[in-house]
Amino acid sequence: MKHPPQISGAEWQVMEVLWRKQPLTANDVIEALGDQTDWKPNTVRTLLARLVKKGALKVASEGNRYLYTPCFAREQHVSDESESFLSRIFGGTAKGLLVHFAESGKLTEVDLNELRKILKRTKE
Amino acid sequence: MKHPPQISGAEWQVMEVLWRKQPLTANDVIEALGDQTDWKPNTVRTLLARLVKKGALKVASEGNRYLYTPCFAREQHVSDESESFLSRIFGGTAKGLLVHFAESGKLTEVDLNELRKILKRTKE
DNA sequence: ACTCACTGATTACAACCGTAGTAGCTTTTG
DNA sequence: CAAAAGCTACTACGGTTGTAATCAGTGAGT
Repeated sequence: MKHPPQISGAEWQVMEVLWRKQPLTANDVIEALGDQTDWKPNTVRTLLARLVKKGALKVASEGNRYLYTPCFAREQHVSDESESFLSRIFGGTAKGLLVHFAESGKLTEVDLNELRKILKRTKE
Repeated sequence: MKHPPQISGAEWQVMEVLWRKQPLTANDVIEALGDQTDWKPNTVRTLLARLVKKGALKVASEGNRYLYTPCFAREQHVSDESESFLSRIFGGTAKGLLVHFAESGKLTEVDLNELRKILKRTKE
């Protein structure tokens, strides 16, 4: 499977909208982002265009407007980003990261228990 | 405590060297990075200069050369980066992150047990 | 004293990012 | 049909990043 392209912070927010519901027109995205950001419509359009150019979104024209659809599942991007983050900061192992969160108190025993459940389920 | 400045990928590698041993001269850093990268000496000097400018390193002149020392502990940078990573990708909660890693198999039960220990130790 | 080598400082430059403005085409509307 | 409104495309601009070359000062060797 091909790697998804690198997505910047602002671009990520645009992608989130499209991962929630897809396909959408530029206007749908602009509207959805209106709540969370102060971006001008053009800003969002630029981001959409960049995402298309870098291959994160594909477009299909519907009449006189475009419909945008993600090329990759959110999960694939998450994997990639996590991977690069982990290798950059924690030498590639998830444990370092988790230890960090455990020590910083962002990780509770409740979380741990849930984790255990997930592990079990995943393993079989 | 003040926030450490944002560090880019290449800069991070420079910082790693200085977190391992400090203070060091530019040449020490250049030499240390020689193993891991193909960077020209000037590239490393530029990175050092940028890190000083953005307040991640401080310099003290020793004769005609400079000694570089990190302004912040590695842990502080790690915290900041983790925080921004978490909020960017996982909406700020550690749980999403955990689920991802658990499902991706990057996290084993052995890790879990260690985490549990750490939690216990941290809590008291 | 003069030149050479090494060091830090300045400058370069393309790609990427955040954040838009403007131009040009089309569709709707009076 | 002409004007308005909407949509995409092109352009912009300052900051960051990766990756360095060049310039200028200074200590060291001859």
